[in-house]
Amino acid sequence: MDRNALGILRQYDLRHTDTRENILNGFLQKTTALSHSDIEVYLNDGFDRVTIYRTLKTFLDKGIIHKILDDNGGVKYALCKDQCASGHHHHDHVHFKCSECNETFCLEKFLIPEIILPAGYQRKDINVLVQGTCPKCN
Amino acid sequence: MDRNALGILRQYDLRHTDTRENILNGFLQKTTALSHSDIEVYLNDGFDRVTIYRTLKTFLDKGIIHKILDDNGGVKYALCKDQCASGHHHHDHVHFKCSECNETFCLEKFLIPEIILPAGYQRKDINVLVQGTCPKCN
DNA sequence: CTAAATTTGCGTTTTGATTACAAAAAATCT
DNA sequence: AGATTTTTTGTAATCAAAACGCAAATTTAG
Repeated sequence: MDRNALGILRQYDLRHTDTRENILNGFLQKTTALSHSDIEVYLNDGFDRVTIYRTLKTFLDKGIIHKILDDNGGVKYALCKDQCASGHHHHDHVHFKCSECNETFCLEKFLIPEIILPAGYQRKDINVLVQGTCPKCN
Repeated sequence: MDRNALGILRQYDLRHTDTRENILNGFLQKTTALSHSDIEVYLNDGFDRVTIYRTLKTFLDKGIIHKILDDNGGVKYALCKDQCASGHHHHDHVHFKCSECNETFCLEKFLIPEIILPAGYQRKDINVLVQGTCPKCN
């Protein structure tokens, strides 16, 4: 099962629009996480900023993409695997940001080990960002 | 050894100014991580935004405080323990953000377990944010 | 093709962050 | 203490990022 933009839109019950198709194609092509401005660049100013905001929000809400924290007070996004749906995210994998090339990767195969919390703390979601240098940069 | 603002400033070789003393006292009093705007509120508009930015940057550089990532594309700050110094940070503990009260806590006693990375990835820093509900909110 | 619902684009506004520069304050020295 | 040097601060201006309302355009369904 390879994934394509139209299939994803249909799967998640979203209307088929140019913006959505293009942004999804961006995520499908790039192997790294994308920030809002990465997407703007990718789309070559063909679409409005606001539309991109709204599209990302829609994708987030539906569980098509997930947030990846950034160290300089920003957020990046990457596609979720199929187990994700609205509200139910299962992407407990490690994220890696290279401090040389500033790219962020989803290390899908590398799961977050169990993290023990003090009594009374209810875990809902977890985000792990490792920073360092990626294979290309060292 | 209890810590006070003046002692910290002396320890880190920083001049003693009103802004720094007040901001440090804020960190010492609050048990939660503070954002830039939290600090603005705490200081009751007594100091300029720009000064706060600069003070936080100074503290970060010296290793007095450390960054805590936030899920909505922001950053919060909290005091480092004594092992930290310029460049050498040792705060591999878990951070917890409550989705009810939106407070972020340093769980100093709860260390991040070892995280395995694919070959070629060099780890330098790590940040773990667990989200859920804190003891007060459930 | 038409109508209803959703999505998009634009203008406006708000907020956050950075810079340059002059004024003020802190530490040092006599 | 007073003067000097260095650091820090406040102001104003600039710039970018994000949010909102509304009208126009597009998609889907009938």
